[in-house]
Amino acid sequence: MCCSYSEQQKKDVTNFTQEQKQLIEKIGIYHEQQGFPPVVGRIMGLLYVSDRPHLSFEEIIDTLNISKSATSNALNLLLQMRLIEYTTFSGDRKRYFSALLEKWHQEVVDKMGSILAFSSLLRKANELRGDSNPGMNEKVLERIEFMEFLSREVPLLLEKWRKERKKYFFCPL
Amino acid sequence: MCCSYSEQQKKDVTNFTQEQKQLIEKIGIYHEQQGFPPVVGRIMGLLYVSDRPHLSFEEIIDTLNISKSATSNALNLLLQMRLIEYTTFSGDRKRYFSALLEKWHQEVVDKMGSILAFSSLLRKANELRGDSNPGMNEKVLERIEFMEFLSREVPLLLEKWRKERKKYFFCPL
DNA sequence: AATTTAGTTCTCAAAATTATGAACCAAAGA
DNA sequence: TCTTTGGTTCATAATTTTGAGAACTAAATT
Repeated sequence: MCCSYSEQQKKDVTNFTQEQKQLIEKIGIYHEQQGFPPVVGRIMGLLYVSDRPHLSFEEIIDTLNISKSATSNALNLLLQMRLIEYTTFSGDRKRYFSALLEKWHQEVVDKMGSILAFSSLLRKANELRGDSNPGMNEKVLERIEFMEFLSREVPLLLEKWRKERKKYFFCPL
Repeated sequence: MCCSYSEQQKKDVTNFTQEQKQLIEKIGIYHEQQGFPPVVGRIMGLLYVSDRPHLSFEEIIDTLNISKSATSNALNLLLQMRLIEYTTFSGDRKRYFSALLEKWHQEVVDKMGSILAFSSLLRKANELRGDSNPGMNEKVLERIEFMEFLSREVPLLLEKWRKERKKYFFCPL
């Protein structure tokens, strides 16, 4: 096999402007703040900033100057978290990675799930406290109810969003 | 000064049931997952599970078996993040800490702020990409717009919540 | 004035995280 | 069959985080 997809398309990937490099780092830092290791964040930054639809393992390594192992682990983590995806091309053994932009909606729903999990811990706390401190129970209950309110309302919000989108894109008469 | 607030009220704080201890740890782990160190999480757990309205520095140390320094740092972090507060009683040098349950609403608004910050990074990415990959720009833009939609809608949701509450608690004619 | 109390700050050790480089492996190509 | 490619896995090094303990401080008590 003489010409892979990347050879056909390669236009020096590693040549980012200073501004683009800074943006990759900023997006990286944002992801670090969300709990990811630096390399993982940088890969997300690269995938968001690159003007290529998808990058190979090799290109990621060369652009970011990171090790194969760190890259392998980071990509597998991101794949597992469904934050990125990859495409393949027949006759080319490489995998081509890109940010999975459609995931965002689900992410919000998941976040609500975790809030709900916490609210059930608070419920348990109230239950175990019994009536030894009714004032506290009442305040905790208000917080529980607010979290549950959010969990009910956010999916509705997603629905609203989907409808607004549909209006614009599917029936633009 | 012979009797501090804590001496008047002390009914063996450290005697939690197995179930309560487990709940403290679970709430601790939840906070760890939100990015806090273990000790910080456990203190939150303790403050949520305790049936006492507020606990002193000493009581926290004795109950959780943690060092003074870790406790001091953790409490100051939590105070600064406005997740806990403290009360004082005249003639008693101690500070009495409790979870700040009212903070939750603001927390949601803050979270939206961070989402908005990320969306402006993505806007920059689109801008720097120019028109070299319109398909990507379009998908990224959809994500940006969704984030901005959320940032607009969530404060409205808070307003809705406040109104529902008022209905129940302030005008229950 | 000396001691106790309620913490804070500093130093350091232990533990956890992160990333590297080398060894490895399976599939493809020569 | 031997080599190359596209990774993965392992051992380890570097860095960061976390928390303990001792020394410290300032106010209150004796």
